[in-house]
Amino acid sequence: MCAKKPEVKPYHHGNLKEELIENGLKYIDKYGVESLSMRKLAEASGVSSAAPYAHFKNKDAFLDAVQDHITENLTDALHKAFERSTEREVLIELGKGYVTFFYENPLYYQFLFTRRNIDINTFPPYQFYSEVASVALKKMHEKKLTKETIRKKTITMWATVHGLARFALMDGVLNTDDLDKEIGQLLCSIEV
Amino acid sequence: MCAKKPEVKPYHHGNLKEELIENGLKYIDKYGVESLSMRKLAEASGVSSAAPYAHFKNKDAFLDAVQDHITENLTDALHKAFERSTEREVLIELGKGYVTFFYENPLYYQFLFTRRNIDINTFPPYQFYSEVASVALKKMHEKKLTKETIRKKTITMWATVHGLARFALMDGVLNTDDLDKEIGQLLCSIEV
DNA sequence: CACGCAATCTAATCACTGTCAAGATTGTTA
DNA sequence: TAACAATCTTGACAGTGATTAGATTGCGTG
Repeated sequence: MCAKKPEVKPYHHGNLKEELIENGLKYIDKYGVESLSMRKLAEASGVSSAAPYAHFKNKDAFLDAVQDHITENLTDALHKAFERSTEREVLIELGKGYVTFFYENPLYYQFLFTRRNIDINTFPPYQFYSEVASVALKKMHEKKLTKETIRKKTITMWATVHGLARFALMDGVLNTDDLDKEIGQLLCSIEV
Repeated sequence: MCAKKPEVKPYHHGNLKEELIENGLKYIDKYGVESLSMRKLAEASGVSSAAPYAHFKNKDAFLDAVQDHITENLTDALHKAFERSTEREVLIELGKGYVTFFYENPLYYQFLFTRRNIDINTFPPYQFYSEVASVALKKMHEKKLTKETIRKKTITMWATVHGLARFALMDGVLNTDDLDKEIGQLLCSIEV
């Protein structure tokens, strides 16, 4: 009764592309990617089921866009971890940041690493980690490391971090009461 | 011409359940789980599209069965790695076995770890690894390890192995010319 | 200002999917 | 042999990604 706001829906949405991505992020965070459908997202934005295809070639391209956003958030988290850490503990802090990011958004992990294979050379979080690790290792060892050694140490450490992120998502494996402390202790088992 | 084998299709397939699972395994190994459909599998077995539902409650239950088979294969691979290894190098050999298994069947990795969260307590490969690791660590350190230390070392090592398996699937990260050697060297970076 | 183009949207439709219900066929067991 | 349970077919439904043709609109150019 007394509908004051007819709220006549304009023909053009005006911000559809961004809204779709944002809703996609939220949906995946809540329910995972499996049950996500373009039609549901379109309806949620009050738009016809074909409208999204004006902005994305297909569902896959849309998910690519969502993936890019998550990747950005992850990279941001790593940058923040880098900035708040001392020089001596960068690598451990980056590890904590990585694990925590996925612990807080478990479904992102599945989504991010389930889609088409990530290219190491263009995946920003790994690029950033490589750079930081290279610098840190050289300082720690006073530049006495070969390139090959740096490569090996970097890979091993990051593999551990990635594996720990997985374990953090499983019930009863890690002590999540103080995840930061737990990760810190676990990463110390690796000689750098 | 001169069709000698009319090959009258019997009303009952006789081995449908097993054949579906087998074809499912092959399909996932080739194309991944995304494009797998119950109807295609049914057709491949020369059976109507609703027939599989006499054996599986729904697609999810079917994929559970496929997942169980892959898990079994992985567990077998670990057992074999265990048997062919010396006491001193069990942990490294298990790691090699784990990584190699997924390197040879890359799409299994995605499938296995993409579905509903694995329960650490009922996932045979991890159970087996825990037992082996516990025994190995105690021997190495002459029983001077606390339970908590064993837990930490086991988790870290296995996390590294799992992460390395991921890297093995990415182009240009690991040296896959001699993957066994590479994994062996990388795992040595971890103090056990 | 008006014209027209390009971006964006709708409506209608297609092939495909998971899944169910009703009924047909068969193996097995009492 | 009769009856039951397991297995399969047919036919249907709603939901999906995607395409097409055409409607609406914003915006820059003359």
